Amino acid sequence: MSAVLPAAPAHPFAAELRGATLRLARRLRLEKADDELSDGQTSVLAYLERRGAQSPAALSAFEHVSPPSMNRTLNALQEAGYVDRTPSSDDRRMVSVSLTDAGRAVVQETRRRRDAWLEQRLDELSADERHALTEAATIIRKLLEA
Amino acid sequence: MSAVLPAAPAHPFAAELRGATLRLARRLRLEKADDELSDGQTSVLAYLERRGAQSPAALSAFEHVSPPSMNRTLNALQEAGYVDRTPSSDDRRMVSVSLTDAGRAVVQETRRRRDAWLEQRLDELSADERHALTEAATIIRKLLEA
DNA sequence: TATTGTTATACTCTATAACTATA
DNA sequence: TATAGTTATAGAGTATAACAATA
Repeated sequence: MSAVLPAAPAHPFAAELRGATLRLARRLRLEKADDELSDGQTSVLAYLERRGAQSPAALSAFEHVSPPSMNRTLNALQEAGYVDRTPSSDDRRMVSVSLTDAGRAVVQETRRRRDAWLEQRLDELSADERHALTEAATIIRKLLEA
Repeated sequence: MSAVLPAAPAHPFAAELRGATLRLARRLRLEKADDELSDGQTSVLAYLERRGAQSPAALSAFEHVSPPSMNRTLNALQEAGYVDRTPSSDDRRMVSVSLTDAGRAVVQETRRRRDAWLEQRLDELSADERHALTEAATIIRKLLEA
């Protein structure tokens, strides 16, 4: 009885969740510490802060971007003083990209601004509504890991 | 006692909500009906479907993009057969941008794919968790309107 | 003269293909 | 010969400035 592509949506509210998520994300992305940074550059810095030093190949895979495009992004970030490139001593073909102190600072400031914007909106909600969003954040994280 | 910029976050879970939202949105944006369409083009089509015909100026404002950039986006969408441009008969400087049937179809197919992806993830959750996300979607919409 | 939209031009971001260095 | 990274080159997307048409 199961179908790979059901004719009717199993969870009609998925459309509501999709719309709300895309619009909130769109609004959040407007808040950043350095307006000169592109979305791609901002995202790479955030990923490095979250996961630690990475190879250019790992970054291009995560960002769904070609290796040459990531290379250009890394050139810009290095030029701006936000990342360092360190060749591996084991295998000299490999490079490790890591955040500088300035890079870490810009990531943290961007997060601070986004959170500040969000907290102002949360202030206008009831305690129950805030509680519901807290739970939702946890569930969404679980959903993404599945 | 109130401060415009509080020293400590009033709602520490804002960071969780921010992270979950940005990552879910990132994943959702990968699903689209026409891989040739850029994110900006996809977003313009969705906006036209949601709000009806709009002027180029209104679209560039909503997309936070310059009028010439929007003009180029509209050229591409018109070339692809997804939008029409109709001059106003009242004020001949003004243009109305509207979806063609093909444009409407590609918006709906993109939404269908995103919802299908999301519904598969929702299937792996409990009924309580799905209920929590339903409520969250409503609250987020309210939050964005504030 | 002001406004709406478009064209001119230049710069950034992206991609594919080719190249370098190392293994 | 294969792999990680980079460079070469070209195609979109974006911006500011200038222009055209209309009011």
